[in-house]
Amino acid sequence: MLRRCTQLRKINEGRLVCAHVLKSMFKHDRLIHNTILNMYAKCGLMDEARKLFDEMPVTDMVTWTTMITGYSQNNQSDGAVALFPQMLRMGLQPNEFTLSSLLKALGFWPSDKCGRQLHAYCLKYGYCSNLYVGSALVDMYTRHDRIDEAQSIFCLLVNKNEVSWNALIAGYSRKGEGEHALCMLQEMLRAGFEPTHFTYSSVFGALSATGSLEQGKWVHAHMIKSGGQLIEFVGNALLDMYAKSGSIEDAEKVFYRLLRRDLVSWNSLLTGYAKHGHGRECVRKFEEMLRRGIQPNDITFLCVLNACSHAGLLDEGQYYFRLMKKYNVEARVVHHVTIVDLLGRAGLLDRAKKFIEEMPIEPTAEIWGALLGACRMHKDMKLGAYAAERVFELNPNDSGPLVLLSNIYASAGRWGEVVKVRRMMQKNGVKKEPACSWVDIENKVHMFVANDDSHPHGKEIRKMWEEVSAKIKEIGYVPDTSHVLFFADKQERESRLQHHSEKLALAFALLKTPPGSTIRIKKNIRVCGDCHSAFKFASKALDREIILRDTNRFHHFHDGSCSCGDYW
DNA sequence: TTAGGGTTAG
Repeated sequence: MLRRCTQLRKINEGRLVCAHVLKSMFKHDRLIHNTILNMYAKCGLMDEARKLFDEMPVTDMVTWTTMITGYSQNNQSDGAVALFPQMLRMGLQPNEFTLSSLLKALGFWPSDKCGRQLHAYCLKYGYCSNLYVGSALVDMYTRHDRIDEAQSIFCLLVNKNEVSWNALIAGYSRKGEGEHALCMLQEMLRAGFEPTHFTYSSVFGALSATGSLEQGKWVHAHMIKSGGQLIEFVGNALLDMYAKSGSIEDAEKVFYRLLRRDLVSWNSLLTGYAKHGHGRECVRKFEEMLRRGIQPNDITFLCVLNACSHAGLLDEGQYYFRLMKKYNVEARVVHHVTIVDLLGRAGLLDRAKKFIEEMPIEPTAEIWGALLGACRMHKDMKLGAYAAERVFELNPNDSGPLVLLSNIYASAGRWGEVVKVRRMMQKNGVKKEPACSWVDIENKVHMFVANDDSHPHGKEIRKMWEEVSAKIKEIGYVPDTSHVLFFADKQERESRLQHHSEKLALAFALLKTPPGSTIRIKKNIRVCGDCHSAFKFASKALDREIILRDTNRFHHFHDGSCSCGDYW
């Protein structure tokens, strides 16, 4: 009966059985005690499990293993790790159950030192070939960012199953390595294993990081063919993959086809709308969610506030920020950052500063960074310099504020100040992250770096961009050289501007794709104002839809305008 | 009587 209650997580009935048993002739039975411990652990009641454990007159290896497993499954790694040496001191030998549970806990440990020690123990006592221990080792190493070690343990596993494959694929997914995750899925299929919901949610998660729409569609089609159902975990990952790969339409379709919708489903859709600049749709959907009685969490509010900020919905954003209290959701630093962003983008820089000064939490580098970004947008040098100083005080290693500050000076043509900031960056060893763009052509990813002359098709690409540039200048494009960072004359600044990575990627895509097809480009940093303007004109002059994903959001360029309404 | 793998925000 206790086992039945444990399986069904029926804790109230379990407690009744417990009370009865502990008054009966079995009250000193160790086996019964172990079963009760397991029931408490599975129901998440580790305090009660611990109380019983401390009161038990006699314990055995299973008792300790059950406690370690309980702590591990309830995300209480310290509890699991503390028990292990005590268990050894008692002279109890751990078995494969103990080791796999402890390894799971060690995946969440601050360093990999204990994990490596336990790995050595497993080797010494011959447990590494055990399926459970081996899979747990793979998982532990991937969580400590040691995917090579995980891969070699996985390769040495003679008997593999779906779980061992999933542990490795999830590892690649957490690292954002979509290509590797996909390769492993293909290998898994070749080896004759059937992917599970765990596999699909990991792979979709990995592909959402790389934004590979075609590959994502292939995996989705495979899942449908093999009869996979759209239950929450996998459906939410699929929805998110479509939203992050640039197809909000497919994300919506998945949302409506989900068998059940939980909070993550709603949050993922809202995030998708926010990233694609569908601010009003995001707000409408959020209102629908509230009408349906679904309790929002901090992530929901963050999505909605972001959407309001990006869509310029000033009043709505402030209203929803106040609404958080009504729903008992605490406003964290990130929510405050969004409000600074909201006010700042709307040009209310003084109000944004006042908001920072009056907010109940201590301002962080991110808060001042949001104000600095707004100052960049509205070319407010004085407040921008003040915000940049605050960011730099709080986070001297971040190159972001100095880059933004030098941009502010560059926009105003204050080249002397630009040089000073750049010297400061050199002095502090701060480097700007190099800008890269990627474009998928026929399932192959092509990367472009700003001002890079080494591409094999470099000449053709530049020639193509010159043609595009001439066409868009005819219909009104004027290069905005304020986005060039360094000291140079006008002609050189204009020439540098023409070699931004996203422009090179667009030129290459124009060379390699049929007329009229949609072009999808990804960028590792925020798109610059000049490229944004050039892409708008290009979408009209060339009659092409261009979808650009940058670090913050998607830009859909069509017929001379962008989905962000120039407000990003 | 005891075990290993998955989704959303910044």
